[in-house]
Amino acid sequence: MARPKEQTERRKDLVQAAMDAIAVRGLSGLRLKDIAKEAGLSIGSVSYYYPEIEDLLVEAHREALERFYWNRVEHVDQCESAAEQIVVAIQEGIPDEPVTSDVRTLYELHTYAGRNPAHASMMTTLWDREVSLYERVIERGVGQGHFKPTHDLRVIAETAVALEDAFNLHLVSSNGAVTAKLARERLSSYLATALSCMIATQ
Amino acid sequence: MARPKEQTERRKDLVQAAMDAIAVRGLSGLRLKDIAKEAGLSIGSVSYYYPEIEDLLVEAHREALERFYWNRVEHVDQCESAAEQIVVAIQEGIPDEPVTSDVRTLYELHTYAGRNPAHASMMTTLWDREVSLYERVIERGVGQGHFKPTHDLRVIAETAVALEDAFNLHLVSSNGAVTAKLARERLSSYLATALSCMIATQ
DNA sequence: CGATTCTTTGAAATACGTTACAAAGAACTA
DNA sequence: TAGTTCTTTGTAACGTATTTCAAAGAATCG
Repeated sequence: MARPKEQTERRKDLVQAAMDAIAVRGLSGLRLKDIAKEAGLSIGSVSYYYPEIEDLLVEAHREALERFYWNRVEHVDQCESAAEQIVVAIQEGIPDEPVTSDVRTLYELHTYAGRNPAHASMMTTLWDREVSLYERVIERGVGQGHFKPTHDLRVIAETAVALEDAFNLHLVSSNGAVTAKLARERLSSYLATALSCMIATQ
Repeated sequence: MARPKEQTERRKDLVQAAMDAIAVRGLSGLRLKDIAKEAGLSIGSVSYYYPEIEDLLVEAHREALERFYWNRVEHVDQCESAAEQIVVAIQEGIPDEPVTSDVRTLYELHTYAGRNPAHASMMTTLWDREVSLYERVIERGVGQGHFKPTHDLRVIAETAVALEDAFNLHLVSSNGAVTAKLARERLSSYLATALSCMIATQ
């Protein structure tokens, strides 16, 4: 026995570096060099841990997905009433800074998913989870008497997630006609109508 | 005077070839070779007409945008009643085959827009036009007595366009939980509620 | 310290993509 | 047909990214 392995640790660093590099350069401009620089390592070290860059991209996708989703769950769960939960869900779903590597990484990889089953499957996973999250909040709100849904819960949840995705896409893509504030207003407005309730916008 | 120039013609071919190549390979995998092959020309010829590939990408984006938009306008304008128009708008907005180079090209370039002002500006243009298209149809429907909007027209139009964009993104990205049919149902369902009317789904 | 194993690096070899360009080919006119 | 201009191609030169790997460095244990 001799020097202990710390590959898990290093791989984590590299995944973060890859996320940052993807967020900054995009998939089309991504180079091993960029990932190495972000991680403060040489190109050789990147190859040592990830001989196949594709594996690193999959990990980066997974990490972005998990972080984005669990961050929302955590914040939502801190609220008692569903009325507050939905406000938080909206706020976290369309953050002010999609510049954040998480969201940018997610959207870079989404388009890529069309040509890559591993990424497509992660996209599906995120969709399912987010729809479930909204469904849970809505169900709770119904139980608490806050919401009076005008449609099937799943339909409302799917529509809400779709709206989030569209607006985040436009924000990440620098559509000059869309701001995070406008996006959250539209989503809030939709949910207020679909749930027959008032939803504060911020 | 001697052999006449036919550069306009050839450039058109190349734009189409670029659209196809982008749709098939994506931006990250795009190579001069692929565009040349699609166009049935050599790499040298591609460079002859477009010394800067970026110019070709801009043209491809513009062409995809124009085609997608005017195709919708044309089909929508063929209907008399706004009730029919909105059904057509939905059908054309979320086509069964986003495989079509137009839509795929658009979504490939959207993410790219975040890092490129020329593409960002085209994205904004498309957004504005599509919102206006929905607004016009809705206004007409109000005039004809078909629609009784529950919100500001612009809000409804923006929400509808956002829903289209999200679902097209998921379709292009092979999200296994989303089909074109489901997407159109969600959009129809939203509009039916927002406009207090019945909307046929297909 | 010496032995062992893991880690990091930089450089060489390799692979791939783009640019530049000379030469051949094609279309047209006189 | 000869002359002119536009078009196409193939290749050589170049630049850049990835892969491979030997060697040096670091951490641990006995």
